[in-house]
Amino acid sequence: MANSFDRIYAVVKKIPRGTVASYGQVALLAGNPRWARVVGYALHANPDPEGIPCYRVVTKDGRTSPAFAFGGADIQRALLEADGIEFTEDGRVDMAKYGWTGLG
DNA sequence: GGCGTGACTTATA
DNA sequence: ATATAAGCCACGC
Repeated sequence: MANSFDRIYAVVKKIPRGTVASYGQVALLAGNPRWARVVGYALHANPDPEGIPCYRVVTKDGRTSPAFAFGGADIQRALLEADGIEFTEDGRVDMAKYGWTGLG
């Protein structure tokens, strides 16, 4: 049972390649702008890492959390770069350029 | 159902 | 810009 989780998973799975979405964005698209924490929890559970690219989900700063190392902080960057996403010297993603608006 | 915690976000100091 | 505080929802005990 995971009404909220299923929503979140569905949204995260819908994130197109080459784009990233913030927790708040996913939460909002999921139907609730307050699910930011739940989104993190849902990704933490990550029951389908092959269908749920948690690495495409970052904070509103386009940054990742210090504990986000689901396999290595560098892993996330590598995966995003593999999608064609560029990183700033701050190690952040250009949300204005790669920030997924959910429009497709 | 209550308590504590969390891969978040916003507001205040 | 860093540090606190509050809010939201879900999970585990």
